[in-house]
Amino acid sequence: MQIQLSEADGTPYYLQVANQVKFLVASGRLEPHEQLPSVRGLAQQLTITPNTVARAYRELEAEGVVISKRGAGVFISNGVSPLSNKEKRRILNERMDALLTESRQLGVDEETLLKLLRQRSQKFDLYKEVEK
Amino acid sequence: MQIQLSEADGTPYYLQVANQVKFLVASGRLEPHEQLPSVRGLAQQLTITPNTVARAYRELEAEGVVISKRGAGVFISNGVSPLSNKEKRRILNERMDALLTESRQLGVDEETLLKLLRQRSQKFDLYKEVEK
Amino acid sequence: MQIQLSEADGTPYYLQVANQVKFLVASGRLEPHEQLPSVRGLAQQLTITPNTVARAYRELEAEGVVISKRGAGVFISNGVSPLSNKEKRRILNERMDALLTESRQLGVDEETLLKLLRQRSQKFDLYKEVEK
Amino acid sequence: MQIQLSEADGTPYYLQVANQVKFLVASGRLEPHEQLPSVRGLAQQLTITPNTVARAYRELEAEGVVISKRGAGVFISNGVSPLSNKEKRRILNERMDALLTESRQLGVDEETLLKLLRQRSQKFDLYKEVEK
DNA sequence: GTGGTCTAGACCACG
DNA sequence: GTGGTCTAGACCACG
Repeated sequence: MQIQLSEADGTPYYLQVANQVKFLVASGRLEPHEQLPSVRGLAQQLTITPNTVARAYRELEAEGVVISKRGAGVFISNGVSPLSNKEKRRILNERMDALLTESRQLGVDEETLLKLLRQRSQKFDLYKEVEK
Repeated sequence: MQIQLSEADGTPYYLQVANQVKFLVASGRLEPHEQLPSVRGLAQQLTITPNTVARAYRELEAEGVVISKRGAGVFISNGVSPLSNKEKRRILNERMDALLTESRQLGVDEETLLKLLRQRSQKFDLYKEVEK
Repeated sequence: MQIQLSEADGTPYYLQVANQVKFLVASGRLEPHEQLPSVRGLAQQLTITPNTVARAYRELEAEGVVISKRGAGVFISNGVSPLSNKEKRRILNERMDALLTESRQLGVDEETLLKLLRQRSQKFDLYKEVEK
Repeated sequence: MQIQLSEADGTPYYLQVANQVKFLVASGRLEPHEQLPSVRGLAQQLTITPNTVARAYRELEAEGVVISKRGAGVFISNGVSPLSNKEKRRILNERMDALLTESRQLGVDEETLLKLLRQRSQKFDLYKEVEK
């Protein structure tokens, strides 16, 4: 599993791992029922402590992204998000407001932002194609 | 000034204040040269310590959103970001990735997302119109 | 780490610390990836409160001089300034005007000043060589 | 007398006034024995309170730049700096270190810095010529 | 053990 | 009256 840790950005390692797993699921590189690397294996690969990986997996399980089967391993769960539509909209609105606020603050106008977003979105898809 | 603090929300108070001020500026409800509430005043209103408000204002000043005049108060600046284009792009990419990841995970496709974002962007300016 | 605090000097402690760290970095005595003393350790050494050291480190992080890893410590970064060229020029002009004003007032002509500056600049790197 | 106040830069008004008077003296636009505008006059011109101008003049007198003659006004003093050579060198070294540190931090190499400084220095002279 | 946040409260600098 | 700095000390987050 391809995970890149960045020391620079403020997010803690366990969140970086969790986020990137979510990212991989979202872009189709990890599919339902697929098994994740073991806690120890991933820890060794990333040269961080197993505690940190375990915490990331715990986080993911709490969000319903993975299912941990005792003695068997950790697996991507079915793509069914357990969130209500209202909750989904709330989350998206929050992110969109953050993005819009940031972009105005940085002096980037709406059209440019949408263009950038479209490009960025295509990069996401490219990863997916390349992998297959 | 309308600021809502949430204890549950993981983000620290000083960032909640800073983020909400940035939102108010981006949406046009706070305009250049406008004076913010005094450190002590806002602290009392939010029932937090003046130190925390001061830190939020300091944060905003570092980002070029406000300028603080000792003895006079804190004011919205004309807001040209002091960051390099590279840094701006880095920040925007971060936010865009977060949005794209979340939206895919929530089952919202790209076209829908762009449409939602366009709508949300127009609402930003509506606030401004309505208040006048 | 050698840091000298002066009570007389008008500049606040947190800036004195930040400035001296920047000097140590610029003169090559602190190198990228090197770890700084812990917040508590340096605070004890300087007999000031940890809060003040933390503020100095925060300041340095905002300027891109160090990066702080929670739970691990604070480290010298590879140091690319996140500021725009315009902002860089503004800062340098400010410093240059201060230097030019002072030097004229002290009766030092331009050529002498440039010579002194060239010498001083070479001393900067000497520190580095000597220590190795 | 031409004085520009900037709200943006952190320096307090009284220091901006004092510094710019020093600047004017250093560049030859104000000459020994010349009379400065009255406290009230300058305050009105700059739309700040007379208190602030008075404080700037007090500062300048303490530094030996001006002499206040009771009932007559405030005058530029003879260019004789009351500082010892050692003290002069200390001040210049401090400024030069600050400039060198800042410029390295911003990724500007020595040759570029010296070139910029030479340019900046010529601008100083231009002001002087134009005025005469 | 490392840094991050927040409080309560004092004192200073500026206008 | 405005913001800025600092202390002493508590509690939390991360690894």
